[in-house]
Amino acid sequence: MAPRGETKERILAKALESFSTVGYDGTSLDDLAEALGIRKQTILYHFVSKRGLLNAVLDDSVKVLTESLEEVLDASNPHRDRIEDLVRSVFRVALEQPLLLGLLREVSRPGSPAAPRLKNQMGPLMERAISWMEGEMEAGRMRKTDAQLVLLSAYSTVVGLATEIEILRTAGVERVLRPSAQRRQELLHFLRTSLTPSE
Amino acid sequence: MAPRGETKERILAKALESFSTVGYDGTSLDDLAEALGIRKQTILYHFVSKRGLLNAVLDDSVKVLTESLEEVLDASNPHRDRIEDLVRSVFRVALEQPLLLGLLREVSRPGSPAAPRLKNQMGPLMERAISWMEGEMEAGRMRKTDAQLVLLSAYSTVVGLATEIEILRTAGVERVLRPSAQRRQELLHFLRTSLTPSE
DNA sequence: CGCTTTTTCTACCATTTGGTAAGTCTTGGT
DNA sequence: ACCAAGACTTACCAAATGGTAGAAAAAGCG
Repeated sequence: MAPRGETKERILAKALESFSTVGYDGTSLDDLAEALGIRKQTILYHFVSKRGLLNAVLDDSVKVLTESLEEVLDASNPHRDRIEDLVRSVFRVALEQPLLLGLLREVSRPGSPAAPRLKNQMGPLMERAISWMEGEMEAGRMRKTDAQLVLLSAYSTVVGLATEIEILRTAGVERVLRPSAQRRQELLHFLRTSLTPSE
Repeated sequence: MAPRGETKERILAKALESFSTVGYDGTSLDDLAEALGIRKQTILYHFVSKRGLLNAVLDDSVKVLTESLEEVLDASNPHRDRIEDLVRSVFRVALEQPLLLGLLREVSRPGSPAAPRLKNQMGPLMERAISWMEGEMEAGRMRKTDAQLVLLSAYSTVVGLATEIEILRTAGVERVLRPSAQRRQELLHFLRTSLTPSE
């Protein structure tokens, strides 16, 4: 019927939507299929099991996030404000694909079946970010603190803000764009004041 | 058998634990009952339905949190650092009962069945905090920004940090106590720098 | 003790769930 | 035209799920 891997993509998209809102356990394959105008077995054909579907969705999301971040970390122009770039990049993802961070939030919960997989996936990226920060600290361009701590803190803040955006959006609450800009400013301010060495 | 409402308390405790780790949908009444050495119908006797159980657990948790916070907001000694008191208080709750904030995180997800209830429960507290902040802004003791925004931001940061603590703890990761102190400092720093008017 | 009320249990049930088996239909290559 | 591989479906199933009905203890009380 569908010549290309079109249905597979559609399933992934809807699954992301469902997982990040009603959660993994709250998502039934039947409902998912019905929402797609498809039979449940089609889903199980493309992804072996429900768990397999979750893994696929997760891999996809992590890939998008990683690419978006690596682009910034890679950037060879050494003089730009890397922190601002990072924040801007993450917020762009959060605004364009809030569901993605919603999935992270869902999956990073203690007791989540996919938590270890997420850890493996994000591991390299985290390590790289940490070693970069440590390098900056050594060079005196960043205040010396526990890099991992700062990273985790920033991460949770961003995800928290992003999911809040989504919550507000689903709740039909008014403006979303302007506040998010403000939040970016706040987060930036936060990171700068807690990272810049000159006190 | 149990003369007082002892079993009811036990059910509530285990339910909180289960809801905040494996989630609402991930919790089955049978498993819950088995973990308590009890039959499922006993649970349904005390709380009419699974949803009723969730509501009860939620009400309990919100009550604890509210009391802990109101104590600070009420504090009549006007010269203490209120922000530090707040942060300290919240972190105490997060450390002593991390499951409680885990529940908040679970329940405040978009699409959660208990989200509206949570909103109603927390509403008054939020409004009070906001009006307090606005008062401080008027008096020039706090930089003028969107109070609601700051509150939501701080809230998500705290819950994020708290759930991270729990994640680390379940992952068996080393030290927890010392880092949490550092985090409290960081959060404090964050709030101060983004709230104090003197720039 | 006897009676009532509260608490807990056994026995079922309808529905939903993820998953298996095996078929049908479509498409592309030769 | 034929056939093999891919894509999607119908038919089913065993287990788990939240919930109902009613019996059986247990506790409180005169």
